[in-house]
Amino acid sequence: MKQTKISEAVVRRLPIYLQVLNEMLNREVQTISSQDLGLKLDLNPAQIRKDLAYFGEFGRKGVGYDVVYLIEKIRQILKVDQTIKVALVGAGNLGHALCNYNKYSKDNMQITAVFDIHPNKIGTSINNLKVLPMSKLTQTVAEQKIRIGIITVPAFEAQNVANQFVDAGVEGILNFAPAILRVPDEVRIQNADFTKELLSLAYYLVREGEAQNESDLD
Amino acid sequence: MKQTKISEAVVRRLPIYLQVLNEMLNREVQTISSQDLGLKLDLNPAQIRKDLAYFGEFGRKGVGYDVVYLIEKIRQILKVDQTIKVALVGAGNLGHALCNYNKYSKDNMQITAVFDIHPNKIGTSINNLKVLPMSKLTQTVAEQKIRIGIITVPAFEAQNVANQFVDAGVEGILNFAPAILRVPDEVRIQNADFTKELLSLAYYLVREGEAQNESDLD
DNA sequence: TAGATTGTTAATCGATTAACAATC
DNA sequence: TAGATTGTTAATCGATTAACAATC
Repeated sequence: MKQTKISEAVVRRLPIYLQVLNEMLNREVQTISSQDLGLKLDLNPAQIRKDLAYFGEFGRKGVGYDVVYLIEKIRQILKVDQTIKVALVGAGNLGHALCNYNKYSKDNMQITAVFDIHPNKIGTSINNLKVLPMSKLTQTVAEQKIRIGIITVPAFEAQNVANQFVDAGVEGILNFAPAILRVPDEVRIQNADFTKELLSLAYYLVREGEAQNESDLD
Repeated sequence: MKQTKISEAVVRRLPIYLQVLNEMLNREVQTISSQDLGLKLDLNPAQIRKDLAYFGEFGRKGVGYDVVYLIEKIRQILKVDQTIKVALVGAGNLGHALCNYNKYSKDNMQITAVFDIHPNKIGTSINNLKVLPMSKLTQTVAEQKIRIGIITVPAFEAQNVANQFVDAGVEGILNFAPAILRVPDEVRIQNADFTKELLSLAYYLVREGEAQNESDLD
C-alpha cells in the first residue's frame, strides 16, 4: 500500500543490518541507535533510518531500535520469517561449501535438494542429501515447494540449468557461474560470481612504480 | 591526470564487459557496438560508452569497439595485464572451489599459496599447492609478492585472518565470511558473502497468498 | 525537564540517460 | 555520399545526506 517501490540498494543493505543486529543479539544488547549501526557499518545514520522507514516505524524516538524486534521485522521484510526451500545444481566443491554453510545457518533458508548432471555424482551424499539426477528436478521442485535455485555448475552449462529451474517454477536464481543468464522477467536473477569480484578488487591495487598520491593535498 | 575519480559502479561493470567481450572473442566477432553490448547486458549504451570513455578513446566512430583491443585495454585498467598473486586462507570446500576455478581461469590472477589454521589441514594438497600453517603467512606474502588475500574461514576467525593479511602487507582482501571486517583505509575490502545474496534474493519472492499486481496498470 | 534519537522533508550530490556534433 | 556509432555535454532521474520537528 505505502510501498513506493524499494530500490535495490536498500534491499541489499537489509541483510547487512540483520547481520549486525544478530551480533548485537549475541552480546545481549537490547537497543541500538541508527548512529551506532552507522558507525559499525560505515553508513550514514540518516540512510539507515530512511531504509527502515520504508517498511514501517520500527524505532522509538529518544531510544533507538529494539534489537529483537528489529531482527523480527527485517526477517519478515526479507520473507525469511518462514522457511524458504532452495535447490542446488552442481555438486562440486562450491556446492558442498554452500550446503555446509546452510547446515549451520540460523536463517530460514534451507537447501533441501541437490542435483548434478554427471552420473558419477548422482547417488553420492552431501549433508545427508542424496544427489539427484536432473531428470528429477521439475518433480522435486514442485513436491517440495522449492522457490529458489542455486547454480554452481561450469559457465557453459549454466544457461541450460537456469532454463530447467525456470520451467520448474522457481521464483529466484542465485548464479555462481561466470555466465550471463537469460530468464523471463518474473524470475529474479542474482549473480554471485567471484571471478568478477576478484577482478574489480584488482582495479584498486596500486600499479607497481606508480606512487599513490592521495596524501598530496592534505 | 584525467582521472576524475571513477565510481565503484563503473569499476564493477568493467569485469562484466570483459566477460561479454571474451565470449565475442570465442565467437570470432571482430567488432562490437555499445548498442550490442547494451542489449546483451541490459545496460544503456550511453552508459557503456561513458564508462569506457573515463579511461580513454577505445572505439571508432561509425564502427564500434575492436573486441581484441578493448579486452586488452580493460585488462590494463583492471591491472590484470600483469599476473596478480593471491593467497587464500581456509582450505575448506569453498577454498577448494576457488582454487579450482583459478586453475581454469584465463585471467592473470593466480592463487599461489593456501593457508589454514587447523593442524589437520596443514600439509595436505590442493591443486599441487601444499596447505601451509598461518605462521608462514607473512614470509610467504613477502617472498611471493602476494597482493590480494582471500578469506574463506568461519566468521569468528575472519577478523583475525584479516589482521594477519594486513600486517603481511596485502593491498586487497576478498572476504567470503559473513563478518564485518575492520581494516586500515589503504587496504581494500570486497565482501562476497553469499548468505547475504541469498537473503536479498528472498526479498523478491512473492509472499504466499499475496497476488502479484504489477500487471494491473498495463 | 533535558538529552537523545526517531521519522521525514528538503537540499545536495552523483549516476544514468538523452541528445547530438564529430567522424569513420 | 549516406548510415552508423562514437565521445561528450546537458538534462533527468534517483539516491544520499542534512536538518529538524516530534516525542520518548
